Amino acid sequence: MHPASFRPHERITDPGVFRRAFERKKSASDGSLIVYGVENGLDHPRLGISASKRKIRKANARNRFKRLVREAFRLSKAELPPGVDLIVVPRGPGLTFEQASRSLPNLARSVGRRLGVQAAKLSP
RNA sequence: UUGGCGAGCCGGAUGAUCGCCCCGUCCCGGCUCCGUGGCAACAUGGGCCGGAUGCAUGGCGGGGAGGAAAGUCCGGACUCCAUAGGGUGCGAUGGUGGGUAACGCCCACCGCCCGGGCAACCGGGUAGGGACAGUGCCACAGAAAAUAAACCGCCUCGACCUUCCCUCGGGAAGAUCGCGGUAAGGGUGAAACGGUGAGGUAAGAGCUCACCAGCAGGCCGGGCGACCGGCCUGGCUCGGUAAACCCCAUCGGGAGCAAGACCAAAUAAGGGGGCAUUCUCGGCGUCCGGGCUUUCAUAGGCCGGGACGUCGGGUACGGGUCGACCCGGCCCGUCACGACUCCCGGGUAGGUCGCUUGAGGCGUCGGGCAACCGGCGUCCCAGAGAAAUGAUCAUCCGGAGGGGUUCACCCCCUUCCGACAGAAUCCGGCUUACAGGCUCGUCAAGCCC
RNA sequence: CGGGGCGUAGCGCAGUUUGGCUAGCGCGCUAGACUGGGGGUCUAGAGGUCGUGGGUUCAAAUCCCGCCGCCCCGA
Repeated sequence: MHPASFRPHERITDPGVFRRAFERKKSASDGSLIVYGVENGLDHPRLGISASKRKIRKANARNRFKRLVREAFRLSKAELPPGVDLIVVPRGPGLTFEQASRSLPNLARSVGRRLGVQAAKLSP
């Protein structure tokens, strides 16, 4: 198994999980992303993306946002806190891959600290 | 060669490293069998038995966005519901012929308008049926805005006054008023009831005539047709607006893949309100009382009557349905925990199918001015879920700028840019967005022969 | 997938039905007067591509078509 993959079990599709994450009210953000977090009781992080039509109007731009966030997630998985569900919300359109890959791990670790989860140990 | 316009087409390429979605395959058949998720349907992995055995968060193989996938503006396919027809209404369309499954789309042609040209003609545009079926509207200005009328003006006649002339009877000119005639002239306006010339007249007028413009009717010729060309006749003449109401012709049943089918689960007879019930016929049963007959009397028999129950029919009424209304048809109900209906409340978005082979793509030949059609060959090409086709790098390609030498091209280096935009049942169109490039036609300018 | 509505001055609206009259009303804004000053009142004034592009008409905010933006409803 390649570490930098993105399998279905790492994806959040259940609306209930989204609702729990928003109600937990633990988030971190910067100029391009907002990340909500909630404990999931698993040994790996999971990713959910909520890109609303209000934030990003064009359908293809929404697709692009989600692709870039997924790409950043799988490439930086080793740096992310385990056992946390991450919900990513856009600030607006026009995200670049560079921004996403820089912001996501930082924000995820920040959310992890707020939840009291130990940061991921560097790969054994 | 460059630029403009029109039509058609393409809409980055190759490779490397990570990564995503779907399908097939890694055995086949059977089984109240088992694990995982789920209440279950189901999904996924395994077990056992019989016929030749590694790893399944995997291996191998195949496929994976668009010309607009978009807006959802038309037309169909498909599915369910309805179907008995007629009238009215509603909506859409509107030159002719063709194409098509169909269209409000496309093609060709006709008429009209605009531009160019002496003209023939060329280019562009065009929601283009009917204004003698009817109704309405046409502000301001103007006398008048639509069967015409008559403000100023012009003219005849009459009354009265003034001046002049005079052979004293009158005559001429002018002013005012009145009965009439007239539409030549007048300014306005988007638009003014034909134009020019001659005759004619008190003044005028298509009042008459000639030519021109227009309209109507008839005939001839051409065209499938819209229509075009010509001749004759007529009264002389009739505004615009139907993207105002309207009339005519043609078309249209309703919903939409959350259609719909099967399975699983859940909710079930929840609460409140609305609403109307006629008359009659026949059969059967029970009861009541009457008449006749028999008898001493009852019982019995016959006759017709009433009440109730039940079954069936007619009629009326009420409700539903047939798209909106009417006629008409069909269904249900007739004294009731019923039919129908309204409001509130409650439960459901789980699985499998529908689901992608189609008015299909490509090539080629033939028909047609074209849209398009036909024959033959060949190919199978996303189908999942709030939803997959991406990221990074390199090289190339195209465009723009700067530099290396420069009059310039070529060559080299470097920087930036490569749009609009994401399938959700599927097709045909329309509309809108779009960096750049290619091909053809046409026009203009420059250069060469 | 299907249906409905709105867009007019900085803000909130009328006018659109039946085309022409002047595109109007309130709040706000500017200037002046009253007051010692503020507030308030009065007077005067400015401010409009009528969402946008076409078309019909002599004439369009109004009629017709295309497009843009916003809001709402049903399955």
